[in-house]
Amino acid sequence: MARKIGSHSEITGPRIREAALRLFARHGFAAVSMRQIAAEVGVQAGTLYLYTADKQALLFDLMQDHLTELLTATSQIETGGTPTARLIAFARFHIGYHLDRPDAVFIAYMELRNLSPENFATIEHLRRRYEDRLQAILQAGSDCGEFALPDARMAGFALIAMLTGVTGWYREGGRLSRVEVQTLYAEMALRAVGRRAPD
Amino acid sequence: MARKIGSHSEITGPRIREAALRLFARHGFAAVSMRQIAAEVGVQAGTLYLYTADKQALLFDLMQDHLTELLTATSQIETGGTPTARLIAFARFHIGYHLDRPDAVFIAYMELRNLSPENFATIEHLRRRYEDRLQAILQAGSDCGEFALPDARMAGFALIAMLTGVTGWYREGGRLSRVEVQTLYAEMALRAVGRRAPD
DNA sequence: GTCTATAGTACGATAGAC
DNA sequence: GTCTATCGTACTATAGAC
Repeated sequence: MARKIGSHSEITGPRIREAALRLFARHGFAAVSMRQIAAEVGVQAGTLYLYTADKQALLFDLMQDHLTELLTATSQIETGGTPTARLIAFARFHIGYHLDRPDAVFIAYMELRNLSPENFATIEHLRRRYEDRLQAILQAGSDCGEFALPDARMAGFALIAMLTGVTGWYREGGRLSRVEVQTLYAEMALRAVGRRAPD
Repeated sequence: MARKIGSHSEITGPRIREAALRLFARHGFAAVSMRQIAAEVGVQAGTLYLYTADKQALLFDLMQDHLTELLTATSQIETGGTPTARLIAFARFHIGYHLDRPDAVFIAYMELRNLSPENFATIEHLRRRYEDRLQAILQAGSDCGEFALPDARMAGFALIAMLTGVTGWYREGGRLSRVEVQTLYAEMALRAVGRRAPD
């Protein structure tokens, strides 16, 4: 990966972010040095500071972009339908989206404590907006009697944790296909909220 | 917290471990320095090495002790009964035990990547033994038709993630009591595996 | 058993050459 | 736009005084 002197700003920026995402996910933000990131990209450490104000900003940007894109993508599946249909769609979307971006998901859930207070507040707000979309589905289902929920808010936390947990064990090419996992988890989610999956 | 020269080996050791547990959970293993731990205890950094070979051993011992105690405690609730009763007991135990030890739980799930390969293998084996106890309950329930499970192994992963997620949002003195949370989660777990909670 | 002091290394970030 | 070089600081771990 020897590199020559020259102008590569259009590709170096994204490459820095990709390397940081991978390294932060693998070893943790605090355990990764700017020198490691630079080595992965093939530039010197000082060069990184042309593309980020400091290490903290690099982490924040990765998390903010991930959550912003997540919210944008979620908007597309948020259209009407019964609470049951919406919950199925949410579960399938959540699993598919998260399995496609294991590193970004891992960082967004694990590196919150390495954010500055201001950055933490921003990220938490974005995450809250995402979780609220599931809460809204559960509340609607509870209100119309389609779901049997003693506590919609708690059920939301439980479902998010259950669905996100897929990223901890699923391996591409394993015993279960992605579609099978999506189907089985959606079914468990429906059962957990007191609604049998329509089949 | 000023301290004088003298002999305190019997209390310094545990205090170091308590401080390390709290700091690792709060800021992450890689982000905490030996100096910080020493300052929290009220000794100098060099003193820590009378009680631990190095920083890595400190982390490993905390995780190993937590999981060993978890397995010991689990053995007590593993006695017979129907799969339904056993799953309820497991869910209630898991939540109660984890809510009592938020720092140890957090570290055991978050700092795996900061373990050396050998230490990682040991810890993973212990965790696997714990998860197998839930898998055994689910498999038994599936075999005798008490649970409707397309895939007992996947359901085990889903339930563990759901139950452990409680530590992420539950606050003592909040809207829901610990017993209420235990009851509601056990109910969701039973529903998720295709068995209605007996009531 | 704890301290002070320090060796040896690595870090984040910056300055200035090319 | 990237490099080399470096400043100032912090780290893990150890040695030896008390």
